[in-house]
Amino acid sequence: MALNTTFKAIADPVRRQILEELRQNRQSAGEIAAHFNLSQATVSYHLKLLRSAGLVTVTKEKNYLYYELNASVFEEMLTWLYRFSGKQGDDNNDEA
Amino acid sequence: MALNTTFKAIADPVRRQILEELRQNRQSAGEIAAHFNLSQATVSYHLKLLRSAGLVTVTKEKNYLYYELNASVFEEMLTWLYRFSGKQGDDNNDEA
DNA sequence: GAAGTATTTAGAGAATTTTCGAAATAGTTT
DNA sequence: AAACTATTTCGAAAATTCTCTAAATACTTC
Repeated sequence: MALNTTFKAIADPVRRQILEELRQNRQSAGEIAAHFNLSQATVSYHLKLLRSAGLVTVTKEKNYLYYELNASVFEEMLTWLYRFSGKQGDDNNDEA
Repeated sequence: MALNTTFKAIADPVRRQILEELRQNRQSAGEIAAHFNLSQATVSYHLKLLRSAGLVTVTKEKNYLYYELNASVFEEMLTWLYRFSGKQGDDNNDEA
């Protein structure tokens, strides 16, 4: 359920690029949008998906919305993937 | 480029379930299809995407095509994700 | 409180993805 | 080689995702 949303969120190249941007430091929606050749509305749409996947969190300051990474959700994906990497990890099969 | 194909491949729940199935043991296309409420053609389509993402390999035997996991490609995804997991991994920024 | 700035939401079109049934391919068995 | 089995490919419909412009929200500053 949650994992599905998360994997879908990360499947889009624009959204992965946004995550890369945020890896450096938190940024406002406008700053993020400035890195792309897309409308502000489109970037906002991508940010919404990242938010609902839990990959980023938002904090309001003045009239800016600052986005930053939320590391813990990445770890869920890592856990899921790790079981396939030949390391013969735990056998939990939930939530494919 | 390759990473994009791989992340897209893993974004679909049917395909993730196929990977789960293959984690137990290799299976023919028909065996895989039997686990789903989908036509053989549809499962074949998903298998093609998994194949072109490099997540599975195929070997022919009699007139069966056996699919099995290819662990190494999972590791590429793990590497990409790991950098976001708070562990402050390497700084390589290629191929978002 | 009016004007301005930052951002999201709404509505709609374009593009991509998923699905199916039918036909094609390829190998096997008799 | 004819009939059978396993699987893929084709063509098209349905569903989902991505994008845009325009309008709405919400906060700040003058």
